Amino acid sequence: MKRTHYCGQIGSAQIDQKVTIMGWVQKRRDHGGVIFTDIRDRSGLVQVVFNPNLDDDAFAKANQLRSEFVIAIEGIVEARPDGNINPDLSTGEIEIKCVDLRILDVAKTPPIQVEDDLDVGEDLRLKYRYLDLRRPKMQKIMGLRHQIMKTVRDYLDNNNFWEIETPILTKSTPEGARDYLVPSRIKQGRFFALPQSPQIFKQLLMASGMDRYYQIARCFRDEDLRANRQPEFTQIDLEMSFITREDVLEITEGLMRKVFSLVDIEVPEEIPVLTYDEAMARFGSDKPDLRFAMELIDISGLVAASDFKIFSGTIANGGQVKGIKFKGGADLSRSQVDELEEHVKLFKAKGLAWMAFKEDGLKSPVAKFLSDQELELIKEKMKADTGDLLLFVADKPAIVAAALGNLRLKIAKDNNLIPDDTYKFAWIIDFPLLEFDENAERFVAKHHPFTSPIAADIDILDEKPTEVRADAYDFVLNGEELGGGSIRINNRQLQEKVFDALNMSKVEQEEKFGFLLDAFEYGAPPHGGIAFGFDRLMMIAAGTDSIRDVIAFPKTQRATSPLTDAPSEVDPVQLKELGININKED
RNA sequence: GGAGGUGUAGCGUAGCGGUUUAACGCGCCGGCCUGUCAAGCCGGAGAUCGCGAGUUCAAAUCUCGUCUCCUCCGCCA
Repeated sequence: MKRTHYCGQIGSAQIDQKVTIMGWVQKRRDHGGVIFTDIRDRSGLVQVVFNPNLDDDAFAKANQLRSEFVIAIEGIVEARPDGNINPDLSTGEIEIKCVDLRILDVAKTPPIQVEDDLDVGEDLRLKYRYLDLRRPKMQKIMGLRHQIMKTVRDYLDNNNFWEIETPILTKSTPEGARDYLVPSRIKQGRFFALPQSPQIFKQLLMASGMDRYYQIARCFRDEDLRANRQPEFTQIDLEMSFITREDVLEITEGLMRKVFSLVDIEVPEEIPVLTYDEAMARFGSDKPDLRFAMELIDISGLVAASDFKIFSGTIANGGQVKGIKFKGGADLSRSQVDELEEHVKLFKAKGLAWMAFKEDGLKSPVAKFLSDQELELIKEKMKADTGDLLLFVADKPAIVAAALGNLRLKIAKDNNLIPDDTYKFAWIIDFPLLEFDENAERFVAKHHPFTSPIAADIDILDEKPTEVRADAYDFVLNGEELGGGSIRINNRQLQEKVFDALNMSKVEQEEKFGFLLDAFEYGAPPHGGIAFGFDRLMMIAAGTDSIRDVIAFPKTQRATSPLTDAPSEVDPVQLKELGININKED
């Protein structure tokens, strides 16, 4: 028996034809004298009818059929009798009268039913992922994932990019995320690291004259998981020689246009470009969600001389006071406002000052500390009307941004202020090159240590390191960072200078990155690139809020696989070969 | 590392100190049924209430601990 059609492809065009389909039993409806079954494959469902008039054997066998049996059906396509057309099914105009049934494999009753809109715990879905993936919804996502991947490849191929693989077993480097390590058997006591990204290799490929490279690359970071973060994830990674930032942005926008057109999302001709400083000032985030306004307003100038010490004192100590306006939020209950205050405290804010402009006047626990004039100026600056609620945080700029930026998102989500089916793209540029890490007590690279400073800022690298801007750019959609990249350093002197600024010793520079520094001495072209979080792209394309929905075999929040039970203990012989002893804590 | 939520038949839930013999829906098993597609009707099986301590005459229900899964903070160049 050889399959002639996919289930979902059969329609009126095949009427009277003999077809052979293969797939899974979705459902059996036994009417005693006639049995209906829905057969499912990747393409959809089709109804098969078993009738003793047609074939006694097949009819008898059909009694044994159960959900998820794998079967082959040979039959004649017929139009359904009048009144029996099912408009909900793409194949609903026809049915297949079975003349031969073969059971290819039987199935136990599945622990989770294979159907969309089944509310089932995610741990079970992951344990029986092969059943979960049979659901049409999941099949659609995996098909879309393939389509997008193919689109990416086609687009980059058309733009002269070569797909080149880079090592999975590579070298642990400082900076960045925690590495996944792989012990070496040949060199005991030494370890490979799985790549956090192909960053250094793609730069070496530029030094190798490959001109344009891309890879749909698996990356590994041993950090805690989130709804949009997996320890093992996929990037669209690309790099170009002899280009400037504008070239990378242009190529990227073209790529995004192709990809999003697959899901009918329009990428505008002009994508807004915000500097990092502007994004932080207006939205309190370097990945602002531009689908709604509620921008942060700086009222520091209005309250610097105020008698309200929480405001004026903070400003005197180099801090600031900013606020957001929750339109129509004045009638929030006290406990609802308390909840908002709890939220900003998550981001280290000490408190949340508020002013509610109610019908019967201003209500605010801080009003009594402010003069009438100050209150009036604040109201004016914030453009507050009756019914509005103003919320203020006074603190260091970084805390104000984090607190209000996240409060803004929470209010918008909780109150449905974010329009559906709206896609707001943005480029964020001019990131700081360095930021001070309080724990490490040194500067760390905001992007990565191979990012080039903007040419004009190179001179101040020594005196004012925090003011140096990086020639880096992030691609943001709906408050999600989809991709980021930069123009890279391509000469040894500047690269060493940046390593120096990161407090990396010459010895360490040589040990960890000597091969890259060497490469820069043999003629490396100016180059730059970008990497996209493919899974996050998929989340948006598939309209899901969990990264696990777009990965065939994802891991749980504890970075384990319920399906395979990885990570698992290994045979002591394996450990011995690797020269590894396990210290079991108590 | 921290905060919050969660766990009761195969699945989703209800019950939240004692009239419960732990209920309901889906699924499963058997019977009837020749036009169903959320098939229908009749009957049935299936649960040491995550695990471990404790309080109590009595614990699915209260307390503590622990584990799982989820969300978030830290972390993620």
